Amino acid sequence: MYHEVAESIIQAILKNQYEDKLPTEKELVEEYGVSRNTVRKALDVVFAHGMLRRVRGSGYYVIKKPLQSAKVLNMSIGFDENSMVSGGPLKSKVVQFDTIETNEDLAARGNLPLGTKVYRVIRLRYLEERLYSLEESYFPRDVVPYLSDESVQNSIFSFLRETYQMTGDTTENYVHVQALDERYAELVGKKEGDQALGLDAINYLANGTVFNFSRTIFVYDSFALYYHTQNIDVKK
Amino acid sequence: MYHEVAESIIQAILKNQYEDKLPTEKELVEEYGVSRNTVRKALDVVFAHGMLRRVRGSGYYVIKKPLQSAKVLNMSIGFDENSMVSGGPLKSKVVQFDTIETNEDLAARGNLPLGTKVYRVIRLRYLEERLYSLEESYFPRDVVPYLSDESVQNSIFSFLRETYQMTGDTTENYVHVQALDERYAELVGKKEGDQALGLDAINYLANGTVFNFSRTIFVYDSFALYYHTQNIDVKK
DNA sequence: ATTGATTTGTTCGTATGTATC
DNA sequence: GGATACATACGAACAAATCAA
Repeated sequence: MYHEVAESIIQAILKNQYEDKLPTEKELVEEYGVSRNTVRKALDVVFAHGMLRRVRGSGYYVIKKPLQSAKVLNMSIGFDENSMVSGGPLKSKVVQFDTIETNEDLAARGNLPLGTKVYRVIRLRYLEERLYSLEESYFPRDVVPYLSDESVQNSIFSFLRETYQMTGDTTENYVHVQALDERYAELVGKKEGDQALGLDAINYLANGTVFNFSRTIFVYDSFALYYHTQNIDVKK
Repeated sequence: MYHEVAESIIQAILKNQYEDKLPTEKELVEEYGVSRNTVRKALDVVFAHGMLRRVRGSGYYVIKKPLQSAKVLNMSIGFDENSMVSGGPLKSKVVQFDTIETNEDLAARGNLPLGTKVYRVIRLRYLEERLYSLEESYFPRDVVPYLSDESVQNSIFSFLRETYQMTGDTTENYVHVQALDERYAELVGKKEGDQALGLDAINYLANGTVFNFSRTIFVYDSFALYYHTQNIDVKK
């Protein structure tokens, strides 16, 4: 239930229904008809999305900054939600779609055994007709038995959710600077050896199995990944 | 109290006291003599550090991966804790230490008004005698009235904590690819125009004021920032 | 394959502490 | 100092997934 409350609060924030300050916990308790614990759990979620500042004795305040630009991708929210970038959904142009076995590099990147059979999907992704990223993603075939052509053209994650009730639980993300090889440079219209922001992600189901891993190369100039951390102060 | 429990569990994990699986919540309740809710809150913290996988009906499992390498910086833990990179504390060589007023660029990067007086500290940072990063950090003087020469040589955050009881609460992080200008290229021994991984961070106190912002340029080859996200599934 | 025990997930109520206003 | 608002902690109950007999 706290999920629904969290989603509702997030939507309210996105619609600018709160100027700057959220209602108090007490008011939210009344509005949603749940206990204070549940409201707080929901606010934890919103907070983790990097959308709130919480001040003891005062209240909750909206952080507006990182949401405005197509050039900033908020990584504090789930991978799935990021398929909706601000500015609309991404369109895909499939470059490659086949099945291969993991070599050493892919096995390491996917935290999988060597020689695992995986779907490979390479796509150029566009935001408002403009090239946004080059995405190379893999799905172990013993976990994902089938991917339709149609899903690969659109949202693979939606397909997995609707077909297999398969939803990601946790993601490990590695951000690095990626030098483009000849093939990728040509695909994104840059020179071989040029460097871009790269994001390697491993997606796990709730039971801990890998159902997807990917490498995304962002080609926008002055593009940034945003995330929000809380400094949990452990020391006395 | 859940902070102490969390810290204790984290230390136990780092010392490899659990093979792969943590004790059950019930056992932790007995071990620490606190309620189950408190144990769960502590486990939330450890989980947010990217150190755990949790499986309903089964238990908590240790994620070992991202911790081993000096080439991976775990951003899921607080900024402060990251001053202790695996491999030991960073040593600093101060390049510049003065007071300036924010220009347009700095004001934006620090989420501050134009013309704010700030301490500026530029340092080369070394891990085991090897250049690790170039860090450019700023402290608004109306928030941080004084920084000692000595603290700038060592840990500024420790100085602020001990002198002013000033501890960071939340951090906004922006990761991007940074082209090196002539000065910085020379400092880190690369060519002008070379690109590196850049991290812009804004640190807030609990009451929401900015006490620090910084830009860190990482110069290790194949260096990566790691972070861990939970895909909170909001849709039905 | 079913059942029952174990283990984590969610929700509620209540009480007390601490920072802000 | 008093009222307000968020932070922490305990106890209890039931749900849902897993695991083992």
